[in-house]
Amino acid sequence: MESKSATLSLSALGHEGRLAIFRLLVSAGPTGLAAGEIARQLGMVPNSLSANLNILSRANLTTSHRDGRSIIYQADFSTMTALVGFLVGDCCGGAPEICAPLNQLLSQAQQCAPTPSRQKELC
Amino acid sequence: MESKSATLSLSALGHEGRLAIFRLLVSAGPTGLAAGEIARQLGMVPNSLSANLNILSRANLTTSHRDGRSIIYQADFSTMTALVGFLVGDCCGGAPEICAPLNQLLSQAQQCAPTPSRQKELC
DNA sequence: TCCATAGTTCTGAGATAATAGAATTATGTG
DNA sequence: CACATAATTCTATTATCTCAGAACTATGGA
Repeated sequence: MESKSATLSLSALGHEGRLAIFRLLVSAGPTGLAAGEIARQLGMVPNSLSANLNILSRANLTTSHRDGRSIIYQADFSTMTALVGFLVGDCCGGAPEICAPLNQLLSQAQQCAPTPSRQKELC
Repeated sequence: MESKSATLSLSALGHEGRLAIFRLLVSAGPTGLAAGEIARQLGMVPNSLSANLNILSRANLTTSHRDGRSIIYQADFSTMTALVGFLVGDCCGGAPEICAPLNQLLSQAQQCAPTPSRQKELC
């Protein structure tokens, strides 16, 4: 991940409503949630929610697909992981023995990436 | 960390210049860097840099202290860690066996928190 | 086809943030 | 004290974001 896309993701998350949406999707896991369900749980007006989902999506933080009349949104775990990795990159001024576990953790968390076939077995 | 302060930190980092500053400070480690040194390395005008350092500071992402004519800025590793923890909290819809390593990593990275006495030995 | 449901897009007013020039404060040195 | 250096604060212009009302598109069922 480079600076531009990291900035895009971070500023997308730098908004209370969008952060709440993203965290809700993260906790919902790979199954995701319909837009209406998100609106209900967070008490958001449909058009605001839609605009904010669009911003999260342009920042590659969510994916979506239509299911009948609903549109299902999911957190994009691979972007999330890449973002965290970018943020803490070169942590502690090149003392890898301290932050190595972080990198290891991040590489393991990569398995949470929303590849449909792997999601059910892993998550 | 709650939503409000996480949002503050994320929107502070959602700006290309500030993200560059923060990452430079993260890679500089607990020693930190003088404002002028940051300006030189990133090619920023002093007043813009100052404004952005102020925003990072209000978001608890940096600490600073005066050293002669210079002011030394450091990344606040404890906020960074808390922020990452908040972001990936409840990852994968309650399948802790997948994301447990992440939590472990984050708790280990806590040791990078800028407690001056521990910084030298740990980082 | 007609209607209800689910979401999205359009729009404009108000608020907030970014930028850089100029002036100001604080520190150290001759 | 006078001067240079290091950073910050002030200021005004410009650009961007936010929000909700209203209209629009897409899907499924009677």
